[in-house]
Amino acid sequence: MKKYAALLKRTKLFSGVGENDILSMLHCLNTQVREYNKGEYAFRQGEYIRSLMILAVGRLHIQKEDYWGNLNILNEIRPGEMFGEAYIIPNSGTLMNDVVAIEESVVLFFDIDRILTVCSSACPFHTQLIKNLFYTISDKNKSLVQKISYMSQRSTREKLLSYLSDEAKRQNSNSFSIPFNRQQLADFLSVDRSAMSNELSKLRNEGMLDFHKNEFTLREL
Amino acid sequence: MKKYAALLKRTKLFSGVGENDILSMLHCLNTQVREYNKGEYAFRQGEYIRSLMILAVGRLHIQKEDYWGNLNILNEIRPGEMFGEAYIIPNSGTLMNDVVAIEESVVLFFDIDRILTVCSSACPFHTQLIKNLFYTISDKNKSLVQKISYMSQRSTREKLLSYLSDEAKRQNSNSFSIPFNRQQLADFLSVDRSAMSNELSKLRNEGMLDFHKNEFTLREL
DNA sequence: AAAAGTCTGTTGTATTTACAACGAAAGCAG
DNA sequence: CTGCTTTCGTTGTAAATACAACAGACTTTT
Repeated sequence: MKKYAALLKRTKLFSGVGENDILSMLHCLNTQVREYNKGEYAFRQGEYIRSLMILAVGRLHIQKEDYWGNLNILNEIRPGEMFGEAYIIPNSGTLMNDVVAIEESVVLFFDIDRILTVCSSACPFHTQLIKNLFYTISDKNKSLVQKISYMSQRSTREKLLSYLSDEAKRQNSNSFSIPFNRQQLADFLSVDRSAMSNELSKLRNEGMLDFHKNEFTLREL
Repeated sequence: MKKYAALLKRTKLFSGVGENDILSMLHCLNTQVREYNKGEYAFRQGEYIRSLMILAVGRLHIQKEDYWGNLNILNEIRPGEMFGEAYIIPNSGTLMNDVVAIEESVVLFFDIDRILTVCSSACPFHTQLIKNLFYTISDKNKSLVQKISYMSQRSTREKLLSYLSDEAKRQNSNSFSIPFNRQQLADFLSVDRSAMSNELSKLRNEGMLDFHKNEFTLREL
């Protein structure tokens, strides 16, 4: 378990907690370790989850098969990332997705009830952990809501403008850089890359914005 | 404050807590009450939020104006609903949206630090509150992720199939009813209603599914 | 420096979607 | 029952998108 303390120290969940304290908390949280071979399913649709998980080593895909058997990859989990935080509500249905190891992987399991129930005196960092958990989920929530606000725009143009508008606000400048290349931006907004490139060119021709690589500038009309 | 206890008892956040205990907790949480006139802004883009809010009376719109001034309504808040839970992360930027009262409204403010920091002994229901908060956000998270998984499908047909597929899974039957009428479903999936109706008819003609009003049945191929 | 590979913008075409309009069916009120 | 309103499916047309293909710019490798 000790070998994971350094990794955990850098995760959002254990942020602000020292390695020694993490070690004692791991015990308090009844932490389990499981390894998965490449291709192995960590969870299947329909299972109940009672833990919060952090991927220590490897890579996982959150994916879904529809009624007619079509596969759809929803998300890729990388080391240090937490997952399962949306599926531990009691009496509220089962996992809707499959979780598959696409590399040999190691997953840490934390008992959710031990996280949320403060043990009377043992863990001075328990309150910190709860705050971290809350902040992490809250932050994810915020990202999801924003993403939906872009995706719910009907046209590629509107999706681009709402995203770029928000980035300008967030970075507090009408000139800013984005953390995506074109393909990643297209995937993020759920549009076709070439159609998006085309639309960006139109917007530039119309004088609404300018860009070089990942640097964008919004113009007044 | 007493007059709000009955309302709060029915909210997700205070679920499982009796009215008398809610009253003592309201004090412990340093609850503030603010009223807004119709049309008044409760919050503006760029502000910092340090509280969790529950709407007691009225109706609010979460909305956004882009760089060029176009208005966009993201969400409508009704009495008993919590909001702001995604915007109270310390040091992580400001509010990206405006919150406007579209009717005369009353909002309750709860100090977020007092919720997350367990007061040594005073509140026996504090742990319950933390769990409720976690479950609420977690549940919202889950809904958001699912919605994104539908919206990220490229065509109306795929959006429909992924949503209906999930509902069949969730209700554990290939026959099920949905909580939307056609317009609401179209809004939820971010597609045009008439195009969606058209696509549903095609799917029925192709023998993939059947429907009468809000009752759907998925067919094997 | 040459070669191989990646990223981006552009174009043409087939497909899909948005929009407006309308009639039938269902639900509701007087 | 009658008239009014809402919901739903259908259709035609204009607009937008997906897809495939390709060329130039830029990177990385050899």
